[in-house]
Amino acid sequence: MELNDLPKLHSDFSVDCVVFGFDKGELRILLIERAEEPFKDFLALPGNLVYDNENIDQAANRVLSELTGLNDVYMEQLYTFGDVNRHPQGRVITVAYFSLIKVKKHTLNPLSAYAKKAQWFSVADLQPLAFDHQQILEKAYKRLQNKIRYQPIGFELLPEKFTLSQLQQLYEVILEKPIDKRNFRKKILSFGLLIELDEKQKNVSHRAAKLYKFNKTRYNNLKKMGFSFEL
Amino acid sequence: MELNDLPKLHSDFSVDCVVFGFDKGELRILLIERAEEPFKDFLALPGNLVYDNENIDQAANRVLSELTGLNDVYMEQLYTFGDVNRHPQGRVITVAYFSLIKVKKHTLNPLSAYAKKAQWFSVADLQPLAFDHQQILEKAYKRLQNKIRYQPIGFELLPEKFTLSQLQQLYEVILEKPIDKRNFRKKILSFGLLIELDEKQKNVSHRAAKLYKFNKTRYNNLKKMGFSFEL
DNA sequence: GCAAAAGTGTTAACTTTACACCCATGT
DNA sequence: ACATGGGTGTAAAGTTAACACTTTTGC
Repeated sequence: MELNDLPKLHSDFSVDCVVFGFDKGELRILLIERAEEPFKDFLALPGNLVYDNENIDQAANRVLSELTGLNDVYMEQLYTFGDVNRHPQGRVITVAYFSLIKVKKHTLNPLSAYAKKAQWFSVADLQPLAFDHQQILEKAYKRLQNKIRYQPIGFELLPEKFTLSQLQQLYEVILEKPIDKRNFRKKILSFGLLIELDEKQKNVSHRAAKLYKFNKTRYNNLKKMGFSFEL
Repeated sequence: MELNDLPKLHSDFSVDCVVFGFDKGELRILLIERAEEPFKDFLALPGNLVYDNENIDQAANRVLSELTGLNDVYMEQLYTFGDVNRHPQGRVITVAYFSLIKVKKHTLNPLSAYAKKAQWFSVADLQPLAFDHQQILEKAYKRLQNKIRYQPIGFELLPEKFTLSQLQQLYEVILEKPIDKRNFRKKILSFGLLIELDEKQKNVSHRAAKLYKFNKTRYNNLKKMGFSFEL
């Protein structure tokens, strides 16, 4: 791996972000509509080239921040896609990132010229995406399905305060299967990771549910001591 | 093949392979000793630049094949490392791959000029590695520890025919904890994924153990039907 | 015959699953 | 008063964990 022979090059690397959100009982993903060729008018994952002087993780955070105005977000590297022909105009290797955000907490900002405004789309029925972004999304979705079973990341998708039913519905939608209400509550409360608030839902036309929040500090402590979350 | 013989590059990305093996009761990793600066004489992961006209997965397979002469090997993408300063001579983003092989099945071949012969080293006590390869190895090791619990990949590290004790020892070494013999056997046999052979160990100075082999076909079938391996 | 590892079963503790009714609130 | 979702416990089935002695083989 000697560099001496390498042409000096700015990047043919990009990052693409798969940003999941959860709203109105549906899993959503943040997409832009491309304003330029190739794939003009197609939906695409928000992504951008990596600067010469920035780490990939930084690039992912920057791109996401440029999109959503937000920084304090669950984010991790997902997978790198580098098939020779994945980009019609030349070779671009892209490092995909995976991120979970609270939809309500963010306002979506206008983007640079290459894209129209970012918007939320339901993952369930989606038109074809640009490039190999369909494939990237599938990988991300599988990661989400896997990860949510053994890490408490579901909370990243819910508002700060949520009801147990909202949490259950989130799991049902992501795992694509129904869950028994009593068993779910028993299990999730048994971890001792939820703080029961002195507060209830408002303006609902049925018995108002208690609100909870996730005790992240406690989770971090337990994790250090070898505790493992598993649904 | 020397690096100077490589086709012209327009990209500074490489693949690095973390190749695990298991031998004499120890988890091992395949490393080369670098013959050139930077990090001359350091141990390093086998890696190489990705050709312009090959997919990353292909590159990883090629590099591994150039090293070991072997192709039919468990291999998956691990993680991409791209910190600005990870390579002292410029920016190189590297896609790390993770591979498990049967040590005995392969003869290690001489390499290109930039490296001396590849050799197996015990993962347990290792001198410092070149570049950020220590970090890559750690990530790979964690992946292995995780993955072995819910996918039957341990068999990739054992000879075709193995005893239950060898299998158990493999798990104990990788998971770094003792396992109860009777419970282990009960569990592992309960999957119905092992074929009991009409054959026993030879030349051991104690009762010879039965040999088994992994029933990969059956695993693939079961997997399609939603079966999940979990130790 | 002894050293070394192979092979084998039972029980108690715990976890998971299945399942149905009353409660609180808004209209 | 009714429609909507909130909230709650128990028992049976299944899984995991703890545990010790006999067998086979080579020397």
